[in-house]
Parts: sequence; C-alpha cells; structure tokens
Amino acid sequence: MDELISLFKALSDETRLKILKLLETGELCVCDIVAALNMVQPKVSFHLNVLKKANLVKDRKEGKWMHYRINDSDIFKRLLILSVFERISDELLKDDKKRLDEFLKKKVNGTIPDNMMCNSCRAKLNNLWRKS
Amino acid sequence: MDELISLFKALSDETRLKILKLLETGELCVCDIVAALNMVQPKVSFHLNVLKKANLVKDRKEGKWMHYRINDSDIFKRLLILSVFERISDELLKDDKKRLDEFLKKKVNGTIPDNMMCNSCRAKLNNLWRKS
DNA sequence: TTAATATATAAAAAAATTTTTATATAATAT
DNA sequence: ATATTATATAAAAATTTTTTTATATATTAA
Repeated sequence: MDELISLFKALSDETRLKILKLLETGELCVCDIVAALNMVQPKVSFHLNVLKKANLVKDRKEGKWMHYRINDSDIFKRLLILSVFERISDELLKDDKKRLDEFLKKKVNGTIPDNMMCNSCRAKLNNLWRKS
Repeated sequence: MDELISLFKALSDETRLKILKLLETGELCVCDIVAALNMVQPKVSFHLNVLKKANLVKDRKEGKWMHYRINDSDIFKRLLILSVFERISDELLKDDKKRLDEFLKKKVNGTIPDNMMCNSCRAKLNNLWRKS
C-alpha cells in the first residue's frame, strides 16, 4: 500500500506533473528542467527525487550531468502517466516550454559554451540544428 | 490541473484508501466507517470530505444519517478506483472489516437499538439476517 | 593542483495537511 | 419544549511536505 500511496503522492503536485510533462518528449538534464521551470536547482532536485522514489522517472549519469527520463516500465504507471499528459493542457506548460527552447537554443548557438554541455546533449542539439 | 491534483491527493492517504475499500461492497453511513476504522468521528468526516471534494464519493442524507458511496461515474475514476482495490490486500483491511461486521451485527441483534438505525440500514440488515 | 561546474544533500524556515478537541446543527425521540 | 443522536465544522495542536539557503561531492577544466 505504501508504494501505491507514494505513487499518488508523487502525482499530486503541480511542479512534479510539469516535470513529467517536460519529459514527455525525451530525457532532460537537471539544468534543462531548472531553466524550463525557472526554479532554483535544489527545489527541482527535491521533486525529481520524489518522482524517482515513486519509480516514475529513471536517471542516468553522464559526466557531471544527470539525465532524467520517464519510467513507464509497468502498465499501470504507463496508463497513469498517459492520463496525466492527456489532462495537462499545453497552455499550462507554454512558458516553461518556451524557456526550455530558449535554453536549448543557447546551447546550440554557443551562448552556453560547448564544455558546459554533455556529449549526449551536444549530439541531440546538433541533430535538431540540422533538422530545422 | 487542480482537479487532477486533488484527485491524486485524495488517493494518497491510507485512511482514505481504506474508506474507499470499505465502500467497495456498497454504501455505508458515517457511524459504520467510524466503527470499522476505530477512529474518532471528526477525523472520518474530514477524510470523507476530502474524498467528496475530489468527486470520489457521493453522499446521501437519510434522517440524521449520512450515507457515502463510491462515485465512479467517469471512466478514469472507475479505472483508478479499480486499480486501487486490486492493489490493497484484504489482509490490510482484515481488522477493519471485522469491526464493521461486529458493528453491523450489533445493529441486527438489537444491541444497538432499532431507533438508532436508519430505515435503509434496517432493511439491508434484515435482508442479510434472513440470508445467513 | 586549483578552480569551476552540475547536482545532491542537509538544515532551517515556511506552508500545507492531518489530527484532536470542542462546539454547532439538524433530526428524532421523549 | 427538552434531551439525545448523527454528523459537520471550527479552532488549536501536531505532523508532514515543500521551499529556501547553505554546503558538500564529484567531475571536468585550466
């Protein structure tokens, strides 16, 4: 029962639902999420930890960066997460997505120096750059 | 989004999950739930109110009694509630169900006087009595 | 080796939720 | 009318969660 409660508890907070929604399209590192939500880093880390304890996200370390992605390995969680996505309007995340885009753009155009980016971010952004 | 959050929040508490599980087999009045959970009445009323605000239960007044029942009118809530039931072991509710049975028995055998029972409780219990 | 960076963690403060205790309300019984 | 009963609500206390601020750790850069 504790597992069930920690799952629902994790889902009952606006910041955490926003984080999940930001991760909808793929993994992000902590600094991306901090930029998107415009919140202080320890606050974001706190919420990521709640999500992690509830097994709603997985993390992956790469150099000094920590990447988080959705963990929908079991069917019940997948369904919950999908229902959540469905119920959160794009409107609500508009500003956050905009800040995220701007932050990623800074990474691409070099406003954020190359050595302040991990390899997988660079690879992904280079790829985006070529596409658009 | 607030509706979604209040739904998950309502589901992230042991007492409230127990109440839902007690209501699985049909409506109960507040005093039944108080007896089952062995908790003080205002505490139970508080949690019932949280469930009601989240639209997880409906209430019905009969005389001075208030009856609560599950509200699974929409498909998402029904699914959530069913998943919850599936995940709560009978073991966890064993003592509560036992206390509930004993309380209902007292209503039947007259330890609790007839005038301290509403008509629908009497009807239901008489029915049970005849069956068993 | 020293400095800088990304993130985590700890401690303190703030805010929200839950529990308890007391009281109010409404319905019924006497 | 008065008393009793079921439940709700309000106020205070206790607990939990969240936020903030400061610091620690690990990794890379210079």
